Amino acid sequence: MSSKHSSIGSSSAPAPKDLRSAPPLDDIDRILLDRLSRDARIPNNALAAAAGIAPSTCLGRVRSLVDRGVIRGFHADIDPAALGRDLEAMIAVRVLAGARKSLGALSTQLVALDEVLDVYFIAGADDYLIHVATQNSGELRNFVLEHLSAHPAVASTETILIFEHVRPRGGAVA
Amino acid sequence: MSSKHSSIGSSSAPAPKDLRSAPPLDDIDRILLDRLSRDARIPNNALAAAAGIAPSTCLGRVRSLVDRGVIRGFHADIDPAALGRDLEAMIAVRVLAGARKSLGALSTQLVALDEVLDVYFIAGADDYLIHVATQNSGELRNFVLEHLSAHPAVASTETILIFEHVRPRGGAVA
DNA sequence: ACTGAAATTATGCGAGC
DNA sequence: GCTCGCATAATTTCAGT
Repeated sequence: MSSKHSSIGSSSAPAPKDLRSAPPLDDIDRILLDRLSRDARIPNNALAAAAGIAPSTCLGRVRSLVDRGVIRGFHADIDPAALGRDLEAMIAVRVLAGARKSLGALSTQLVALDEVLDVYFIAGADDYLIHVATQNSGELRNFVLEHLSAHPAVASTETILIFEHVRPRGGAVA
Repeated sequence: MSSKHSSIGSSSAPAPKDLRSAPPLDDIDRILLDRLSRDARIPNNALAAAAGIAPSTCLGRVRSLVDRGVIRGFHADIDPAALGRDLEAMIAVRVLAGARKSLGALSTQLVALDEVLDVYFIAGADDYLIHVATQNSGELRNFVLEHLSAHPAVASTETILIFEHVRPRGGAVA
């Protein structure tokens, strides 16, 4: 994944920005990333102090990291349960061998749906893992039927309930 | 997941805060959550304007959402590839039937590791799905051997490579 | 990369609806 | 009980050094 993929997910991506011309990350960058992955709203002052640099320098570094695509964005982590989406599931999707070309279109549709939290394009017997959060089992069933089973490219689906889901650092890497 | 689980993931969780005493979310709250899930660093002014309320009111609302646990945190979304973690994988883990009690301990260990992006505790033949990002296949192999296969509670693992991963709104829900 | 000043933004309080 | 507007404090930003 060094040379970034480009097929899926064109919804809100601000343009991958090409990591090719990126200077390697130094220790200070790593501190900034670590702090920001834990708390994206830390004041620039405090962030600079934590990294041992001046606030203005810190600001420039963070801007650079965003411009280079190292930081892909800042997001609030919202509890799906608070929105009534109590039921999370992972749906393994198998695509028809002859329909692999319309595969990008399917994932583009999926990522636009509110229920969809993650789309994993994987190796193995299945082609996709779709991580979804729905209000109840009825909505989950509808999701599978309407958006997956009904799709001409989908050969089969297997729905696996998620009892619990932990995302250590909001999905970011330290 | 209305009454929240509590077994896994005690790393950086700031205390679940109990969603029970939560007033239902109104339309304004939903606008705030939608905006913040897309851009956690939007200035309070702009956020207030988007929601059609005064800045101070907006501030109070956001604080309330955080206090109630609706917003679990604010995180920078960092590209694993930029940190040299080019290789993502999903590892399906089966736990020994007799070792289900030490199951929480395993996941607690896992979420503390830098390579681990998500831990899904699932229904079905497998017990866990572990989403990891590593630098290369050697590191991935080491991860599986050292942290999973070597664990006394682990019965079997199956490693599935991820070709591409899309997280529409940083994992948050609109 | 740091220091300083100027502009922008965040916060808390009292009043009003 | 929730909202607003203003005064104050903090932060971001951009110059020069």
